[in-house]
Amino acid sequence: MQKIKKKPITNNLRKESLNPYSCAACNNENCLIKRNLKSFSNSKFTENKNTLKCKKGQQFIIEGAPVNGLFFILKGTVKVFRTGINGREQIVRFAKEGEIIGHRGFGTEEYYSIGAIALQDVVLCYFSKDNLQEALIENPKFTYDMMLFYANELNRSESKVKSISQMTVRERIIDTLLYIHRKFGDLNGFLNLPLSRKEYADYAGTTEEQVIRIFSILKKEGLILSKGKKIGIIDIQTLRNEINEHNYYLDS
DNA sequence: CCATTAAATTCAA
DNA sequence: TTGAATTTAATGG
Repeated sequence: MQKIKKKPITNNLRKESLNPYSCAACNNENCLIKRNLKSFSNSKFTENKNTLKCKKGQQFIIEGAPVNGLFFILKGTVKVFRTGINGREQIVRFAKEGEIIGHRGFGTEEYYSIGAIALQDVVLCYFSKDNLQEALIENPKFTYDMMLFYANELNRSESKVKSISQMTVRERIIDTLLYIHRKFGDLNGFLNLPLSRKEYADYAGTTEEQVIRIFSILKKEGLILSKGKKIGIIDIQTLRNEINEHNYYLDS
């Protein structure tokens, strides 16, 4: 069965002079810039951004490249990874609309230690270092929001270290499923982010075969279901319990 | 880890 | 819309 999606494309472009990718036209309410839009005294900051489009599978940050600014996702999803010891890809996080990419290298680091690839067709907003610095210095609310974001990311990254080093493969895979569910939600009973088994593996720190094996066990246990690339969670509570049980020990 | 088969997705006509 | 071509999933050695 094919889904036919009708999209009204050109209904709210009043003037061609209005950039469809401008911050004013954007409706990512979770974007830090959009949320603080009214508190920027001059519009130079947002006018000076660049937008660029990436096709699915295209890499827009390469490891080792110099950092010149910061990316915000206007549309689409992205995976952020780091190349591990034997060339194995370690996915650091998945990011969606409104999120920031490349922030770790901002300010102090000169070169990216991560790479980023578009999981779908993506539109990115790019702010140069200088432009952003000016906005941060003059707008404390914006800076405060950025700080909260950094703190949050740090927290998440610390708990990921814990999970990679102390959880079993099965738990890490369940944890990954719950993370995707938490972040991207589900659509018609399936996780709203199509990922290959290899990508699950790269995030959970295991191999594709392990993921496939665990998935079919979980399927037999009636906890999840899968249809091709699409994964659906049936019994989220049991899955959560399995993780929480362990966190009790880990947290102490 | 690799090879084989089954299944799903993409592509182009 | 269809099926051929390509990619991805699943299983067993």
